[in-house]
Amino acid sequence: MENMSAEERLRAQGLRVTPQRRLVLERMLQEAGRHWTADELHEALRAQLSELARGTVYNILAELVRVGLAEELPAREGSVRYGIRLAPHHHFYCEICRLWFDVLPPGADALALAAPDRERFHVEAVDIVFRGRCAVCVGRTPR
Amino acid sequence: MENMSAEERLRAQGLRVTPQRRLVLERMLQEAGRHWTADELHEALRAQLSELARGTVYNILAELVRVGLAEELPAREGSVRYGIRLAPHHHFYCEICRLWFDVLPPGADALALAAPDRERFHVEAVDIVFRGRCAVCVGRTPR
DNA sequence: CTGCTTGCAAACGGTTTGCATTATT
DNA sequence: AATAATGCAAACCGTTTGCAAGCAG
Repeated sequence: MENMSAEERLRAQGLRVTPQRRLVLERMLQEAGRHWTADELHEALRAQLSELARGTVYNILAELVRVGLAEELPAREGSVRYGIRLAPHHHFYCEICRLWFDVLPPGADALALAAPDRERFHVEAVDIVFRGRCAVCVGRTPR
Repeated sequence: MENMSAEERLRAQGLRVTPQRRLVLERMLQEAGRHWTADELHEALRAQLSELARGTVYNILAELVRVGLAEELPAREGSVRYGIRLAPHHHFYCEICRLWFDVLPPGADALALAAPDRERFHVEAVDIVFRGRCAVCVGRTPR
């Protein structure tokens, strides 16, 4: 489960296995916890597969999100960032260096239950983003 | 505090008071809880001030966010949405009708304290987005 | 074989930028 | 008078789209 290969993950979701898809997913698994823009991934992978179209990376990422293998970060700052989705988690965003980190705050699960106003809202998921400064950037000032 | 005028709010933040800024802020106060794209606001306000440039609305919204009078919604779906920022709150996003709602889940405050890993992360704010179906859309299927 | 995927390049659309003009303080 | 904000239009750039060619199943 944890150690399924890229190929297995694709098949498990009923996706055709192409070299491009395998490559994207493999890299995201290798660097799990890193959050990529489509272009960063494209650049990084062209070294391994010179004929990799930028549009294809966009395509693949959208597909991976659709089937739940990847996630889009819930924030907007120029371009969308994608991360691999292994276990449920939340995010910390450093406002200085603009890096994203996966976190698992204790008590987050409880929150999903303590959801707001069940009459009006049928909650299916909860995204939490903590914002602030990472260890490296504590002490620095914004922008 | 709660009932400050648009003009007072602008001055309180050290912003010059222009007809355009007053208009934008007034409308956002009138319809507090609504979440606008820059274009929606531009369209809605051109009726009152025919000479209102689209770029100016973008400008003003960025400025309002900078000083904390407005907020950008932490999600990406085509164009950015902005809401007035009165009291701290969180959001519910209906994935069917794509409307945003302000919510105040009980227990959310506690979460800010139960923040993750104080060694690595200096948390300054917490954004929570609940996702699911609003009352109107319960029963409908996505897309 | 069939239909999904890819590569390529052009189109798209929300947002930003540059600059002359105008308004606020 | 000094400075900041506006209007306008062009530029920008991340993303999407259309279509012919290529593969996976």
